Amino acid sequence: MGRLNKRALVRQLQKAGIASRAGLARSLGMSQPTAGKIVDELLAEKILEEIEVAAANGDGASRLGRPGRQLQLNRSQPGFLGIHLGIQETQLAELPLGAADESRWQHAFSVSAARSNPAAHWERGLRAAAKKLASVKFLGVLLSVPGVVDETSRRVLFSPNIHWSEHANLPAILRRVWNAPVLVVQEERVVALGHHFNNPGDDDFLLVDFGEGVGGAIIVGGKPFAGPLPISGELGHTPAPGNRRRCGCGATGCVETLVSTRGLLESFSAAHPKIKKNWAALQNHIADKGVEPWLAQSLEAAAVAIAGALNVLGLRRVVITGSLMELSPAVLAHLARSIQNGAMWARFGQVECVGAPRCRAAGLVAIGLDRLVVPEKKN
Amino acid sequence: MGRLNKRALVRQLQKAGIASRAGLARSLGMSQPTAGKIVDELLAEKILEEIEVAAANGDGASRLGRPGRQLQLNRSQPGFLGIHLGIQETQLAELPLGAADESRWQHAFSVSAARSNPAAHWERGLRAAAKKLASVKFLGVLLSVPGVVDETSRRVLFSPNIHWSEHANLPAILRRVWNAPVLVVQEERVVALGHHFNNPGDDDFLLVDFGEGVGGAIIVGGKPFAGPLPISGELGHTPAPGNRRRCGCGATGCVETLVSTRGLLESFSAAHPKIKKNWAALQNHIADKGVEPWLAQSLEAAAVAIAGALNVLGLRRVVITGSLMELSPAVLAHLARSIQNGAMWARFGQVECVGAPRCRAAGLVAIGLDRLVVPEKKN
DNA sequence: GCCATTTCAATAGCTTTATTAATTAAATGA
DNA sequence: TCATTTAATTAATAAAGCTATTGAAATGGC
Repeated sequence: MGRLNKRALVRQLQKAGIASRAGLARSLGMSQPTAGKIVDELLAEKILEEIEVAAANGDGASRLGRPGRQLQLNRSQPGFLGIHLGIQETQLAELPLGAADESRWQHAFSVSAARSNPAAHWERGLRAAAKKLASVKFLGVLLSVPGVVDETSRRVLFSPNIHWSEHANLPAILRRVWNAPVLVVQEERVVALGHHFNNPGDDDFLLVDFGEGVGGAIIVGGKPFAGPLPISGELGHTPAPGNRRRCGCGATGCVETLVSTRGLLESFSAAHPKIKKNWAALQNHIADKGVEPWLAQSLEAAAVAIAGALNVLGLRRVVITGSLMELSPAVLAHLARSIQNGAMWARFGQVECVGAPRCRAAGLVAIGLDRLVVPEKKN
Repeated sequence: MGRLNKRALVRQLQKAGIASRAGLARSLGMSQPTAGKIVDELLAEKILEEIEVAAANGDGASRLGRPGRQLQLNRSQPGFLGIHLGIQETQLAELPLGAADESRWQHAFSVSAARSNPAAHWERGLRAAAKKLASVKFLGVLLSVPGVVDETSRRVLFSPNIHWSEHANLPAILRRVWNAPVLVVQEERVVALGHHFNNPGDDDFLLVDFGEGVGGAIIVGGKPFAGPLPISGELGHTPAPGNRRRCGCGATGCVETLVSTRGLLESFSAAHPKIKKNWAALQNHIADKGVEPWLAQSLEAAAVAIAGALNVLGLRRVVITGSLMELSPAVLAHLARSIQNGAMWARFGQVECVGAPRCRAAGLVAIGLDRLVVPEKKN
């Protein structure tokens, strides 16, 4: 079958969750026989499965005509092994093709950076976790990492908080443990695709994730945007005029040094030297006092970078995830206003800025489906 | 024939200039019969023409084997009528499909903004110019306009220097005069495609055009990038922190107010109140004194916006066109350094910033070919 | 000048992909 | 029970592109 149609069908089924052959054909604008043949093929490959639909299928009343045989992405197969290499800990999740809820994350373990050989330590942790998993064989191992990633060569180019990952051969380690195809993906891209999965219809947005660093990812037309370089969506390392802080990346003045958790704590402590310098204190203080000047300034620096990105990309929607969502809603509101101030589209129409949770499981499944199950090119 | 292959073949021929059926098949990775059939079809449509090659075809020595029958985009047909709606004047150019040199611009006339009905005045100017043209019938009329353009609805949303174009129905006017399909395209996008045409190989870059305003256009993978909104590449209207100048767009602090010709003159005059406030004086002064602080500051504001765009888009190449190229080379060099300072890729590899002339003829032809001659969808 | 070699172009036949039209299947409701 | 409606499958057909073959037009050695 034509790769394009096969890809489209899987995407559509992923978006719809459950659908019949006829429904797929309708929504994709292809003929029923074509959809039927592709479905047969996918069933044979165990990518899809037919399900007994327990009647009353949401749409309300029982409809006329022969009921369609409902299909979904296979939930019984092992599927993918999702791994998130976090700064604090590494998490694993067994992800069937059809179910991508966040509750599947488990088996966390931590890698201390102080170790003499953190890569070997990580491998031991993975092996221990592997024993606790229900499955042994996977369609692919999908690794989400923070930092700058070359997804083609599957190498970490730069990761200020997990430096050892830059020199370790992560794909080789994973292959040794599970012997399955490995994909290495930038964390923000995973989160963006996860958001897209959970909000179908949101086909164009800039996702900005706040945490130890500040990163972005772009979804245009439902697909992740990428230029020719392995970097993209890098909002955090653009200089903010007037900012003299040193950044982990080696440069001076990066926006990230102002609005990362560490950067915010820094500013908070400078403004209030007598209050304890920790995240909880900062949260309480903001909940209490609202957006004070020290915070407003940092938010506005971020807003300039974000608005600039919107203007350049031609987008009107920003999705905020990460630590900023742990603060008072007034913070997000302030950021949203500042973005609208700099975003050119705000003068013609509406510019939206919403918060959202990080959805890594769904994002990894989306990537695995796209790149391993129905790849653009053979193999 | 398959639209995709047909499009690819026309693109390739446009890039190569002259090629044989066999050569096209080779460079596009398709079989000779397929290429041959598509060529036959395009010849029948008068889009291509066969030419007598006067031997000695560049490659040096006479090669072995039967010589290929060389093809090129039709140069004898009327082709497109390119129109550039400039701030000072409107220019026209008859553009055969195959020849896109800048020397074809002619028949300039100006529209004074003071007129009571500038649109009607423009139409009269066009009618007068039409009489002087060699052709009457065109495959399409391609209009390049500065400002924010919705290319789908062919409306000018915002044009600070040619306000009347926002309310006039430009496509209707052009249709009345020539009765041919009309495309309305943003000026910077035209220039970017023109640069791409004249520098094949440059498949990924951000073009920044300096003039009365500052605009950008993005080429990724050889194709213009566009998000869902009619704006894109808008570098000029991102706020520069600390800048209090009012912008024509209604906002305050836009980068454009610093680095447009008017903005530069403003800063120049503020720094040197005794020198005449005109472009020639500014040119001479800079040629003489180099990049003084007033200029450096403005350039750095632009550089932050440009570097931010590079980081977000994942690009490593900037092409500068427009009034900045009329200044001492030291200005471009300074800008390039500032961009490299803020561009994240500069820490991994090379970030390039080069100057180039504006090539509108080639850009318009590229757009016309892409959207009218071999469109993605029928009609 | 003749012929092997090389390259280009055209033709024939086949495969793949997807379409339309027709048929069979499975439900509802009067 | 049967008309109606929707789903799925089957059969026939069309389109696009491929491989293999054949013919055409040049070069260069002899």
